[in-house]
Amino acid sequence: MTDLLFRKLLRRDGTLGERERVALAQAVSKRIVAEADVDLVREDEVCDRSMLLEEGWACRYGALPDGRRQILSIHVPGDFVDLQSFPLKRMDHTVATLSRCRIAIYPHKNLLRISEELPHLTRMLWLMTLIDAAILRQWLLGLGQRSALERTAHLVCEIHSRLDLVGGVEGGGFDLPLTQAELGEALGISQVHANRVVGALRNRGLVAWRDGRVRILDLEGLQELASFNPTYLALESMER
Amino acid sequence: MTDLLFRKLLRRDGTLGERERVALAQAVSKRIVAEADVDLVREDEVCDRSMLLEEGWACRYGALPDGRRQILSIHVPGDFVDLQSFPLKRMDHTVATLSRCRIAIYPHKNLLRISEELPHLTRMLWLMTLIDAAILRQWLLGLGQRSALERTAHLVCEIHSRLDLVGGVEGGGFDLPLTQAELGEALGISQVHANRVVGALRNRGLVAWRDGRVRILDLEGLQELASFNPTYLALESMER
DNA sequence: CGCTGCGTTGAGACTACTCAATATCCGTGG
DNA sequence: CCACGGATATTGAGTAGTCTCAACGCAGCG
Repeated sequence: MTDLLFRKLLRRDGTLGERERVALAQAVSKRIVAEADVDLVREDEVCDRSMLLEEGWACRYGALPDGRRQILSIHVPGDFVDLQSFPLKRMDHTVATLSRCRIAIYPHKNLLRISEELPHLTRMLWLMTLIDAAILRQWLLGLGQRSALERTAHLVCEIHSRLDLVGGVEGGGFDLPLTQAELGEALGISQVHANRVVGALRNRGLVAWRDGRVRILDLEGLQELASFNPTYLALESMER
Repeated sequence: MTDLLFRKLLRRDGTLGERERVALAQAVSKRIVAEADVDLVREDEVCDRSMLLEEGWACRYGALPDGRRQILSIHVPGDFVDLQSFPLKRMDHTVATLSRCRIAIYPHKNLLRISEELPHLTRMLWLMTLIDAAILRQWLLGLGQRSALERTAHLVCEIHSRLDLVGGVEGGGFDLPLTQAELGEALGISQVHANRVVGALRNRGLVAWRDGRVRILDLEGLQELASFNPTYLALESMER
């Protein structure tokens, strides 16, 4: 489990070697467990460490002064939740847990050493932040151009793909610990509308979604509805 | 003018030296001029070079199979429009010019050399892509939570700030070569609604906006309406 | 001089919102 | 054991924001 990140990187680029594996493993200063619904880092804070999600669910969100919130991304095990704070330092958004999480801490001084000594690994870390950005762009495209129903279908498709990579899909379904209020915050719609949209996906026979568990009944139908094209997840260089 | 990028980086980090300046200058293989409304790189293409915008306006956009388009970012001189293609290679979106542009080409093999030899400069390039991502998050927050009017005001504030950095603001105003149809594609609203929203900003006495030129009449009012907080642009380490 | 592209305006329709009520489930304390 | 409160999901009704369709004005240009 502790090599989750290395295995994820290796899947994209088989030329990473023992040296990189060890450097990553040694860059972890400690591991922590956080309860559900806890802010891990807040907007405007200046960071000296980054966090890798090893178990559980997390998200990032931004907020307006009047309290409106937007979930900006959802994270599954193997994701760096705030790697951007290594070069960028000051947070422009908040990172929070959605469930109980196990998290590995990478102090920036250790990442700095990697960036000085292992350019190839550094580019792979850079790449991780770029995949994040590609996902952001896809969400942006959805919020701007897809209907609420299409967006919801797209989110299900995306989470399904990303989770499948780390073995989080079982029996055509997966846990998704989001309340409908949070789902609304991710999709840019109200809680009430989120409820109706989930109901619509159910009525169309596309998903069964109950008690925080999503079961996909018709993946093709869902992808068709969502115009889902997984290219942006940059899964392509996966050999297996 | 050719040191636009170096000067921009220097503003964030004064420790860059002559070695970095020269490396950046030598990494340019050539400069090109592109006409307005030309696609510079298209979605799904695999790239072996990145482009720095030196003069003019460009944007990135994503599209759905049925033709709906979403402008994902707007670029001003000094911006790398597709630096992410260095580590990521395959484009997940299209880059297009909005006006006639002068562009410097950085072949990836030259960027690779920089990433092998100049870790500090590499982190600064990484940083550039992270600021892009922070801007994306702010757009996402806007599309999800801000009204069309607030989003429009926010876009004006953002472009104003970014342009001001490179000396593109004169007399409290700036050129913004977007048609209202394109503005709608950036804001996730229809062309007709874009027109009405611009009219509303005018009626409130916030901006004068005519013939592709925006004059800001009430910057504070605009920022207040937009809940604009420029932190995300990461301008902070600018000394002057 | 008649395109064509862009901006503007009106009217009616639709999506998603707010407010409000009700239903479930669950944990806690009496 | 049951009553209660809190969190979540569901449903209804009326409203606000935005959309589509359509028409028109204006300017630049071949």
